[in-house]
Amino acid sequence: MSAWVEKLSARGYKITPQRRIILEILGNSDRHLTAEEIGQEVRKTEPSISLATVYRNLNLLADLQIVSRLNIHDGPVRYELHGGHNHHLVCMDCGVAVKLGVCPMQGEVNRVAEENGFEVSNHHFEVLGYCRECSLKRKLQQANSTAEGGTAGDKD
Amino acid sequence: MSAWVEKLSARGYKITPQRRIILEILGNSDRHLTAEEIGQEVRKTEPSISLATVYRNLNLLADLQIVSRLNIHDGPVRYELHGGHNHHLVCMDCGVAVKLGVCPMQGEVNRVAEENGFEVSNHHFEVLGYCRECSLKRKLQQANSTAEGGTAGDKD
DNA sequence: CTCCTAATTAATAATTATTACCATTTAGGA
DNA sequence: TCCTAAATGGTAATAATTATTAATTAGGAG
Ligand SMILES: [Mn+2]
Ligand SMILES: [Mn+2]
Ligand SMILES: [Zn+2]
Ligand SMILES: [Zn+2]
Repeated sequence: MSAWVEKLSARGYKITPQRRIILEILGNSDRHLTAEEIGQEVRKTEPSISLATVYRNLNLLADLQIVSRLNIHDGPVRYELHGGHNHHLVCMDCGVAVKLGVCPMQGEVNRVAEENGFEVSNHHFEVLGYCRECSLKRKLQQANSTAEGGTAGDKD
Repeated sequence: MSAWVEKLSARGYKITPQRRIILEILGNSDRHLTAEEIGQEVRKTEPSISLATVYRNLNLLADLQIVSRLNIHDGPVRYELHGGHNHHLVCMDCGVAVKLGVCPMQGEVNRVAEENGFEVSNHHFEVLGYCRECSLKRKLQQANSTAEGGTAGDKD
């Protein structure tokens, strides 16, 4: 059986259909999905599943390291199957995540931590931007809207 | 005058007392502060300043790279004066941030990005944990509560 | 210095993301 | 087959942030 069945059972958690579905969806996706997206997908199979259940389970599964969280600035948390420890190039538009083979959590960094008596418990490294497709899309859109008047409003 | 006056004026933004106060507070703090914390501090000087104004300005100032955001997982966004580009050891308890002299956004990473036609626009690298003081505090607290029964609930 | 207006503000409503609650159902071991 | 802790669905509640809007103000033109 899949490793996750083990991990759950071993600690007294039950194997429910909703957990199966959630994990299946994550397994079939090559993107990081938001809880909301997972909810929508889930409801295609089993419309009665509550979004609260999705959140509840994503939290549990993350605690057990069965899925992992990705914290995009400018947007809700995204989830994927936990495939070992790694970092990503994340598209801020569509959510695809290209795996990086690199982890910056090494020598230099650990040294500074020790020097400061800092107890490291976690780290994030994410590169944000736009995947090939979305990057292209945006450039076209911008080309479109090149004739607007603008004094000084707020933009990014 | 401070560089930020320049940056704002240059683009037609006004120098308001609330902006002065917000930036002064950030200038006097060695911690990353949340919008809420800044709001409280701000109201000590000028009780009428709205929290919406704090948020509005932090967003503007971040866009102009006058302040920078720090996205702690498990907690609201924190802000500091933008002091060049750098990353931190961030205490998840009290929010102090020890500057790291290292940025992982280099060769290896950029290469992967290029290979994938990925348009990089930003990155995050943060090491989370507990500063010396808070780390100690927690160890004491845990030592205290070492006699609780627990079957299988959810913990982290 | 006085006016004018776009920028900004305070106050508050609205949204978004996530968690808490609770009555009911269910997984899975005895 | 029963029993019970675990889980669920539905929904209310909370936390964080953004939107709206009428009133105020910074700062340049005259
Ligand atoms: Mn890493
Ligand atoms: Mn960097
Ligand atoms: Zn994309
Ligand atoms: Zn601390």
